[in-house]
Amino acid sequence: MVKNLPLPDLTKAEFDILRIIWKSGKHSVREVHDQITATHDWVYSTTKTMMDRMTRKQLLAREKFHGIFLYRPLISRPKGFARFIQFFADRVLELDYGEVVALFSRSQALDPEEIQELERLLVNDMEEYHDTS
Amino acid sequence: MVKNLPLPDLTKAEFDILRIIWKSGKHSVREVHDQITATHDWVYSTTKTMMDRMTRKQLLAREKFHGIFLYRPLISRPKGFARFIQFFADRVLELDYGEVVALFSRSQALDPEEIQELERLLVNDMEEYHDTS
DNA sequence: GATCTTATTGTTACAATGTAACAGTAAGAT
DNA sequence: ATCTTACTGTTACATTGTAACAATAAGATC
Repeated sequence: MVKNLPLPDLTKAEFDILRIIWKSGKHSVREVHDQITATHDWVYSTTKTMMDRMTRKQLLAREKFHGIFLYRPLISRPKGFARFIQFFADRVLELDYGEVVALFSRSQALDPEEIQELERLLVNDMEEYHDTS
Repeated sequence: MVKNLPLPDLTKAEFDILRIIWKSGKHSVREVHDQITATHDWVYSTTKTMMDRMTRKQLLAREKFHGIFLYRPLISRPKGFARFIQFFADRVLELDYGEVVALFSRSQALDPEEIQELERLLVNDMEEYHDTS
């Protein structure tokens, strides 16, 4: 287990699927699959298996809708980002979290409210988790 | 396979081991292990297995030295960083590589020459790989 | 120098993740 | 009623993360 990473982390594949689903609420496996082929050479059943496992892990919830299943995210975008980037911030950039948040302010990835939420998750929560004495 | 990532990528565990070895040339498994416990709750044999596999994958080379094996990195730090961060730059930050390199200029993670090398790897090579028409 | 201890090396295993095949089922088209 | 096509469920296999355990080497001890 990796130390110093309070939030359980997301894998790249999980993050990529979530990125698609975050864009607009609910998606079928087919819809996710058609978009994920832009970044992954997966066959349909791969996307399916991933989304099944993510449902088991409570990253997604699914509900039947006119005969097919639609999936929605169970974690917010800022939380997903926080879970995904903490390793990167810690070990790659070796920047403090405040600077990482500042970086996101300059990128298009998150809107201002999401950045605030990211800041709350990363900067506040983590600083209290780490040794701050 | 993930598309648009020309360099084969490193896993977190591989990156963490390399980070330690990059700090000073050659290390025994024991030396890496004693340092990696700062970030991973691994037992010795876990570190050992990782380093074995990395040797098979040509990320490390080992040579016997006074009875024990010492390992040295087969990829440079900037190259390792490039391989590790490309996913992050593409999908998380959604910044162009130039801005990512700029970010590293502000962090302590790489020295100026390494940053130049990173720029060469990430910005030049990748831009020619991507659709630049 | 034979044995005991301790560190290093080699081998094997098992769970989670990445990747996919294939079989069953439902629903519209013929 | 059957054919096709899409969706769902189940199973499998490679790689990675994590570790146990056996074999061997090298000093320390008697």
